[in-house]
Amino acid sequence: MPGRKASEATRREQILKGAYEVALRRGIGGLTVRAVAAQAKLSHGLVHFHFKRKAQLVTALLDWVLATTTVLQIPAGVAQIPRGHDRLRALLRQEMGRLADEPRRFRLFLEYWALGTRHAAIRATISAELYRYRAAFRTMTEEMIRTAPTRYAGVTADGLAAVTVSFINGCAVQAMIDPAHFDLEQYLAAVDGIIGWVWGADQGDQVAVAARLASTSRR
Amino acid sequence: MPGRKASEATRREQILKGAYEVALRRGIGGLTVRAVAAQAKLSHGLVHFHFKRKAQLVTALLDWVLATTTVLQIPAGVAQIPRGHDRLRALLRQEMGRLADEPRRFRLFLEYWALGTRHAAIRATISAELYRYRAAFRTMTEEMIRTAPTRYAGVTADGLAAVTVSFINGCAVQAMIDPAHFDLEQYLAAVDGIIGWVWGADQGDQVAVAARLASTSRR
DNA sequence: GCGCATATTGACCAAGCGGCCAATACATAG
DNA sequence: CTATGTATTGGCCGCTTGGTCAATATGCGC
Repeated sequence: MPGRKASEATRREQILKGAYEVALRRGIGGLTVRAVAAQAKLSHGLVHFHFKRKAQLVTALLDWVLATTTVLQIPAGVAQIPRGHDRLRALLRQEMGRLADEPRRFRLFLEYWALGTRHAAIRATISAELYRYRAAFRTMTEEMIRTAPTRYAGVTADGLAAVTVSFINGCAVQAMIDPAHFDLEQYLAAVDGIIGWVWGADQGDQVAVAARLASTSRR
Repeated sequence: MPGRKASEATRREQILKGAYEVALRRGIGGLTVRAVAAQAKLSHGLVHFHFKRKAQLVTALLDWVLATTTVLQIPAGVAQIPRGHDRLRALLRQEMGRLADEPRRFRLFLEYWALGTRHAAIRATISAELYRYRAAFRTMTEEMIRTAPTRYAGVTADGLAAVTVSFINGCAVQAMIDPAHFDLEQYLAAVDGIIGWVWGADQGDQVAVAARLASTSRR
């Protein structure tokens, strides 16, 4: 029964939601116009009416996923944490937990990431998103460098943010393959161990100097 | 001209090599039996003769890639580094550099990783490989925990190895999307900053205690 | 030189794909 | 109530895909 009309925006949303569910189930490679239409309960012709080409649907889906994903929320409780290191640690926990909780969503994002290697438009979108995500950490990393210049000698805020993001991504990648057996608390404990913020960020520099003195005097 | 025979192993190798090149170029999703046959310069029928189903070819390709990739070489120079922290750092540099140098190979691995979410056999292979890779770091992380038990209180060697691997993977993921602009030295400098091993692993515990005392006495 | 097992080819098939389009149902303006 | 424009449908086309198979070339034991 043709003719049941809906507003342009509504239909696009409906189709994109269907596409999202199909992509979660079968991956981007398994995304077909007909499967999306079936999921959204409408004809495949209509999908082509709203998205002229399949490639348009794929890129629109990426935009939709990014738009409906809270990039990096900094809760009020976290924002009030005084020291940069502690704030960063709280955010690390939040983001790792968030990504580990939605392994399928992260997988979809990774698939787009890999796709970006071959498709310039997707690469641009992904790069921009990565830049935004990094930038969200920059105020924190700037503060860290400012309060411990010796420790972070020669390190830029961007570089430190990049490392932070790589930490989160690397965690999500491992959580993705086996979400059930991923132990966030164990993981965070190990992170705490390997990262030197047990010492406290504001005393970082003094401690670093003291430690190096102690180390040399011992030899 | 049919009939030109070759040994089973040789043909399989030839086909897998072709499959590898196609997968690097088009990704696993773009891998077709016909494209592989064309790349290997033989008929598509023959590919089906040696690999009954396409799925067999895909899994065999993963095995082949893993078999021909040096998982984790520990060079003699690195093995002689006395302190666990320093040795780990040298390995981090090596592995990050290695993965950043072969972004396409790592992308293929990531694609398999994502595929593993839906295919049990591939997931098993990937998980086993991840386990092997983690295990290669374990002797080092064990030593780190042994020499600094306070710092790594409640942390297992496996957990620490997992974090190390996630560091490497997260780095490779970011290097993959834009290999040309990835600055390994900047990245490693930031890693040095965020990780506390500037203090030295063997004095880690004493420093940690001293720092915590200093931190509390200051308040 | 002669079978015999087998590696190899290319034609063929059914299924599924993206994309196009005429027919049609609907909402709205007049 | 009618005309008009548009959303919607389903059939269709051309193409590619994975997979099968008869035909055939090839190497090898005898």
